[in-house]
Amino acid sequence: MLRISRLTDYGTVVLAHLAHDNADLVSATEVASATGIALPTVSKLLKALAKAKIVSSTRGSHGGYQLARDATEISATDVIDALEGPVSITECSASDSHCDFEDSCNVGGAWQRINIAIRRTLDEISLADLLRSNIRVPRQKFAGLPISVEQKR
Amino acid sequence: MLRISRLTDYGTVVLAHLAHDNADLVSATEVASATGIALPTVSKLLKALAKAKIVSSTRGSHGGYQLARDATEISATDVIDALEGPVSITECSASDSHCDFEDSCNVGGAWQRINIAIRRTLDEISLADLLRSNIRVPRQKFAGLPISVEQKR
DNA sequence: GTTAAATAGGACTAAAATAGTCCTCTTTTG
DNA sequence: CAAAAGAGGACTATTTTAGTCCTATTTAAC
Repeated sequence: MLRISRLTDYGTVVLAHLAHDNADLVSATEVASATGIALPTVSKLLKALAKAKIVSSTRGSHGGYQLARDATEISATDVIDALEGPVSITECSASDSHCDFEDSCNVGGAWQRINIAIRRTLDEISLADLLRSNIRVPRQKFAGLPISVEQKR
Repeated sequence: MLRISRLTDYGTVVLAHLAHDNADLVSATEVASATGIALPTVSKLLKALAKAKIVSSTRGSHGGYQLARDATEISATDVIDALEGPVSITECSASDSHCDFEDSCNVGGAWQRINIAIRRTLDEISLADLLRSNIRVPRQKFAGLPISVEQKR
């Protein structure tokens, strides 16, 4: 049902904290204690976000992280790409790799088109937009929030 | 990176076959041999699709499956919902369940809004649309096609 | 009415992906 | 140079997903 991973979910919580403490440098330790997410996990997330240039990092004794740009300039796509990684990008969709197999696939292009449509949607949602819709929900129930919630059962 | 599961992927291949043999009743065995997907898997998929009313089934000796309605009337949302299941719908997003916890969640409503946007996108794509974009890609590489392919690495 | 060919439903196993932790190295400041 | 922080990556455990199989039910043909 097209859900985002729990880490991506946590990632937005972490980013929300950084957005709150705007310009300031915040250490992973501080983020961990503020959010309740385990330090190693926060650390892993921030490293990934830094690698993706979503946050900037400062090393050394008084180091920490801060948003690399304004929250309005960070899209949902940016965050998802950074945290869900391109682990299993298939050969056939990347670059000009040549196809040696004869088996035909009836729906190959389909998911790529869907993908483009979804990315377009996510591109238009910024971190700032996400923060605007603050509501209270239980922490336990928040983790792993699926991307499909309208369905009645 | 928001990918669909391999089964959903196979599901579209199975549906494509049914759409091709239009009005006719096709048995799971036939679909399996035509698509190369293992019979137990095809069977599992068709059962799920039947349960979701995307295909209709006829039991008994000369039974089989057929699309329950025109391919233009089956949306990508229908297919994904049927095959990826609502396994982990969170309590807080479903119905009027009350929230007993005090921990606040800064981004709770966010994913729901994203979800709605994505569903709106998927609602507009029909099975017929998917079949229109026939291209050849290697079977091996097709399975598990991720929904994110634009990223350059 | 019995047999054969289907689907229905669900239990179970194996494989793969994800989450989470930990260790070592580098950088910076006091 | 010691302490506090990030960088990078290896590793383990958990969870999810995929895939198979078994038993029951339905229908048609003989």
